[in-house]
Amino acid sequence: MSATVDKRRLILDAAVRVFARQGFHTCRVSDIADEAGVAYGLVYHYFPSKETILDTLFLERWNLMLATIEDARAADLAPREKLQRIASFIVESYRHDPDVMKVIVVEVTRAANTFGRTHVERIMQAYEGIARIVEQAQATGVFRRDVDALFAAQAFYGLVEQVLTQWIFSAGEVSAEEFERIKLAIVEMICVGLDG
Amino acid sequence: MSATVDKRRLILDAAVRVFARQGFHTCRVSDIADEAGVAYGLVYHYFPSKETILDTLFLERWNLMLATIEDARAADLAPREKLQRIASFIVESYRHDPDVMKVIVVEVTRAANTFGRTHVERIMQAYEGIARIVEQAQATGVFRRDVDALFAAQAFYGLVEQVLTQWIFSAGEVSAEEFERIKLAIVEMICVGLDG
Amino acid sequence: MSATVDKRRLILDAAVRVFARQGFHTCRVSDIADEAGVAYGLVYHYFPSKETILDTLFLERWNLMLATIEDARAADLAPREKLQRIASFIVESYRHDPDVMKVIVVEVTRAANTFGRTHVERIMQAYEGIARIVEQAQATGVFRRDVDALFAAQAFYGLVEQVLTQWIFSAGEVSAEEFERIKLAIVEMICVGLDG
Amino acid sequence: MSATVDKRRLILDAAVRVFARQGFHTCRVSDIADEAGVAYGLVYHYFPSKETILDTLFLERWNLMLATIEDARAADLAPREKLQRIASFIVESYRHDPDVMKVIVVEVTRAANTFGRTHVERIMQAYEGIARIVEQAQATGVFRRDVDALFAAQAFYGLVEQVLTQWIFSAGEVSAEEFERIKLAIVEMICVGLDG
DNA sequence: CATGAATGAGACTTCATTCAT
DNA sequence: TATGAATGAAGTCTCATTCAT
Repeated sequence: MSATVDKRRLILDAAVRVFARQGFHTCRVSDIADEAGVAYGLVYHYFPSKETILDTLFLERWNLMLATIEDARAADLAPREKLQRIASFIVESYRHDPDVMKVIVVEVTRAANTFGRTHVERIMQAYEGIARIVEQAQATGVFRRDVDALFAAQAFYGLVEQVLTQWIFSAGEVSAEEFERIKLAIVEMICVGLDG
Repeated sequence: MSATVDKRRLILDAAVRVFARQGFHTCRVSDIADEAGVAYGLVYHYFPSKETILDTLFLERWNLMLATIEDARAADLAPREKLQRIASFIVESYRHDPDVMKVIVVEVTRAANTFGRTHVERIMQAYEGIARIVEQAQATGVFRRDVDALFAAQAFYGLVEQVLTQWIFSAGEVSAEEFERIKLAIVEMICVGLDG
Repeated sequence: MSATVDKRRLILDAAVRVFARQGFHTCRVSDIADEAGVAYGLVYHYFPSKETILDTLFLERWNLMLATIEDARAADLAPREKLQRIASFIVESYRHDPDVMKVIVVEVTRAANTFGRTHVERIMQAYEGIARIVEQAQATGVFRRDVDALFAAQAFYGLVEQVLTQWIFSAGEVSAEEFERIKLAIVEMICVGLDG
Repeated sequence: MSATVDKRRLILDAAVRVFARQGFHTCRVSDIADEAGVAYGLVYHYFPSKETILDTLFLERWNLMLATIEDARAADLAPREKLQRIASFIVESYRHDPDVMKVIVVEVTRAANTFGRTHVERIMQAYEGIARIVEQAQATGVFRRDVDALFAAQAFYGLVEQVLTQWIFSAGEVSAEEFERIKLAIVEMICVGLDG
């Protein structure tokens, strides 16, 4: 709450760009410091290790994700609208800051080997939240009952992540229309499927 | 084709286990050699670099995947059966050697920056192959025409990969029934969706 | 001489404990500040460097030692009584504040290369002071004349330091009787030797 | 057992010189490598850490010391001759390779804080060995019985170490006569004392 | 006096790769 | 083929010290 910059934030934001550009394992801590325009040691003043930075980055955003999922679930909306909210949140997250989502998709999943089990659990929480939405929709007869809710949730999340992955790997910019179109297409696909 | 062991194969198989266990970046070449039971100089006799090993591993398997997709596409089958073949192939691949699939999913498919770059094209070929199946099904009116075929292909692949990811990070064994059930569920989900 | 605590003294005392516990090279300035309960910038307000703290600590105590030796030498006492005074002083120093003596013995007296260099002369002054006592005793025929006085002084000091070293590295507490007994034993040993 | 140099030995010998010259904490591993004329990494090929080098150096020599003490104890000699052997061994050790002894006296004792308790124990073994010699001499009435044997051993060892310390700190060379004279003086001092 | 953010040189250690045998 | 000693660049992290407030 001061006029001076929050150096911690500066470092975090720089780290996102660097991780996105070079990858977590391939970048050096000095790259982050350079990108942030701060001295090397300051990174270690705020974070005990390079991994903690990735950690922090992931948690910041994933907690928003979990909150969004919970909000959607609790909202007074049609199941499809609930899924739409989640898909929109993720797509907008990417739209607003592609680097953060790239880092989460590319580096965190990969790091789940080394990362504490904590992250796996937290990731599962997202699936479970979505699964609960599905369950509720099944209970009210809106969704088919012969599908495992957790499986459905993973199908949904997998689909969304694959879309992000596609964007991540394609060099080009994504147009505003594309963003809107895909948001709808995701939910349409998961709800209606390919059959005519 | 001799009585002695094929050391190259030995190294490759050891590498799979090590990459799966420790991750590509986190393991050392000597870990691979140790796992294979050979001197680590020998690794360099067969492979010019650590990365080439991952390279080789990926291509071996991915080419099978591409062949499977092409076979399915060209086969005289209902579109749904074609997708079923592909889903089954991937699930069986995981069932037969989870480590290979783990390495491909975790280290290659998502390695956007360093390694993945090299293989983006080849990975895209899979999506395109699947997309062609969708297109053909749309042409014959079996699948809805208002879905982008490539998007549909990615939805399908994303779903499958998410299932693998789930297995990869869940500690427990997967039962034979589970494998069979999921194979069918994947295709059911992508074709029929959640709506009742 | 104010109501507030003397921060300089606080830091010095904290440094003794930290040096004794972790060693001079192994501890950080912030460890000292933490132990003293002050911000570590304050350490630099009172001392220009980490080394100066050790410096100060050593000199404070060693000057007392030199004064004691000189007092003993000048006193109207039997040579043996003079040595007894010195041995008692050192033993009591340890008894009163083992950490200070530990730091002096471990970090200064034996630090031949880096730190010690600075104080070699002052350390030698102690030996010389003791040597003068021996010389005087030899002049009056109380001590044997066929022993080099400086060698005798070092024998005496080495013996005392070895006793401290023993206490330093033995975990247990030393009893009051032990302190008294050793004080006498030291002088007895140096004066009479092992022969029956 | 080959014509080529033993690099491990080379590194060990270089380390002695570097530790003696710059001190353990003050020198860099690269200094050791440079002194040995080998590549940086080779040091880590043979030793897991810088500390292990010091460790190895200490143990090599200290084990000789322990062997010497045990030999002396078991030998069919007058007690005084036994002590003479030990004093001679230490003095000759210094004479032959002052750096090793400097490192042991200066760095190991100091490191006893950080070093595993193992070294403290091993150091104690030397005192205990000497103490046993004293005990035996007391049993046969050659040495006075009113002195604690372990205390006597420490007095003896402290005296010897102090002599080394003196040499270590004094810049000048020590003459052959000096070495011989001191060897005898040490034992004379410990056996006969200062009283006439 | 007091704080602790900021700096950056430098330490240890790792490890992919080469190469002599 | 096979070995593992040898190389050295590069990375992470530490921490004494400075300085703005």
